[in-house]
Amino acid sequence: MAATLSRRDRVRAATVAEIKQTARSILVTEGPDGLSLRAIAREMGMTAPALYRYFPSREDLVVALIGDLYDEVSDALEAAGERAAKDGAPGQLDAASREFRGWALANRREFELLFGSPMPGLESRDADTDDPASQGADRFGQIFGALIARIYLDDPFPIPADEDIAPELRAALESWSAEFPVELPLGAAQVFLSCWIQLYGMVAMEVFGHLRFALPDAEPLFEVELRDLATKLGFADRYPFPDR
Amino acid sequence: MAATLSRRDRVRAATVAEIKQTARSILVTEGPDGLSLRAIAREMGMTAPALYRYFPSREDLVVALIGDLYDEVSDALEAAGERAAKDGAPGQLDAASREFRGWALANRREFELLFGSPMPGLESRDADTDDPASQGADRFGQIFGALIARIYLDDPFPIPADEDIAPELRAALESWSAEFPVELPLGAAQVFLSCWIQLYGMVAMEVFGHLRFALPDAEPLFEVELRDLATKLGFADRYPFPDR
DNA sequence: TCACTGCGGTGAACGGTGTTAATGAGAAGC
DNA sequence: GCTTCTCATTAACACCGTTCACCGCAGTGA
Repeated sequence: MAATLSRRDRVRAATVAEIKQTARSILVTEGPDGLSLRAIAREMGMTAPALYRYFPSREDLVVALIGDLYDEVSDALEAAGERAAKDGAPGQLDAASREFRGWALANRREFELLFGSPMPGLESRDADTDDPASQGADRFGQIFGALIARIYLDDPFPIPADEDIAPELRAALESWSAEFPVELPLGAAQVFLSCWIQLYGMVAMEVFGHLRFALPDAEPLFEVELRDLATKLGFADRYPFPDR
Repeated sequence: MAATLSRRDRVRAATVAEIKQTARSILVTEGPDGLSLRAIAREMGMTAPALYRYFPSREDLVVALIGDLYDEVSDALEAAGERAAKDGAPGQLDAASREFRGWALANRREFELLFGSPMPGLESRDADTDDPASQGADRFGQIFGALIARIYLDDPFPIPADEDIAPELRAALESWSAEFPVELPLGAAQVFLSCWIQLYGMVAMEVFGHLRFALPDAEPLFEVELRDLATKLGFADRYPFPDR
């Protein structure tokens, strides 16, 4: 695939990669606000307008960077899942959840970009399913989705019956779960969302410092939340996984 | 109290109030990035440097605004609690939780400012317990804290025993709960944090648009989470409260 | 009434930002 | 060899936070 690219396209792709890489290094050192085109260009020995040959605007550059970051965290989650394959899907979800927190804490700025309040102008992008950020978000979501689906299919956890789900929620879950690669009860989709909310809430609060008022270190509380997730998903009896 | 202020001090206070009010109106129309000193001054028919007579920097202005917003949402939560007084503490927590989501959705930008990724430069402010933002955050936290404390004292919900709490978490909970106005078991403090994480996660995901990938409207899922909270806090049998 | 003090305001300026336009050096293609 | 297109530059516009010198004017004491 790379061989089909002309020489020009290759050096261009390399430049694009270098821009995003430089952007990221500035993101981590200076924060999202210091992520300016001029700073990127300066670091690369260029001038700012040159970057417009590669990205139509700063916003598009950020979107591309977000896409890369989703891929990175997705890779990390999948790798963590692989390493825990011997513990089955529950162990893999546990490992992926820990990896998620670990990645978020090791890459706070990046986490902000992906999961914090959306940057100005990026809020209405969700409709464009073809931009790299949305694609990355999809892939990311499907990792947790696939794990929870496998957990349910291997060993069903308690879920609400379809008729116990509020009609509007049921309708929304129906149209959403229609995109799933495997068929899953609506209740399982609802439990999936609840679990994701809990995991997100825990990690986001810790990363954003909104937990410091109570806990200097949120790690042990994260363990509590993980156990609660295991309970919701019906594998608390096999918990915790020994070799960790 | 206002009478003790000199004329000068009164007009000065009025100007400060107008500045913050103008800042807020710009925040909601332009977003956090458009909240510039020059825009505020322009809107007020002044020039930007004049604002430095009232705030030493843009950052301090934002901190003051955050303090006001915490007070506003705290007032709203307390009012909602008052209105639900007849349902007891559980009903008040339910009402306050709904009010929290309602306020967040009606004031998205403000919610971002208070509960999103901290603005650049505001991250290390937490140590200053005397700045208006930290004071506001304290008051806000104590509203939910007091409600859950009353729920527990009136009708204890299941909590982990002290010896079942991980030592590091136990130590952190001990030093934190030492600040509480009432004495509470450590397990209750832990459950409080879990509940707050869940509520925060739900509302933050909805406000930040991180739930749109699955649900066009997150309200029915919020109801599910509220019911789950009621279960955790042991009043699911009295749920939902009829007249709402 | 007078001068004085200090608060609240202005305009200019510095260095920073995203973005556009005009321009030029150099490689690619015919 | 000539054209065309890519990549980069410089200059410029409009905005930003912030600092500085300046100034009018209300309030104060002699």
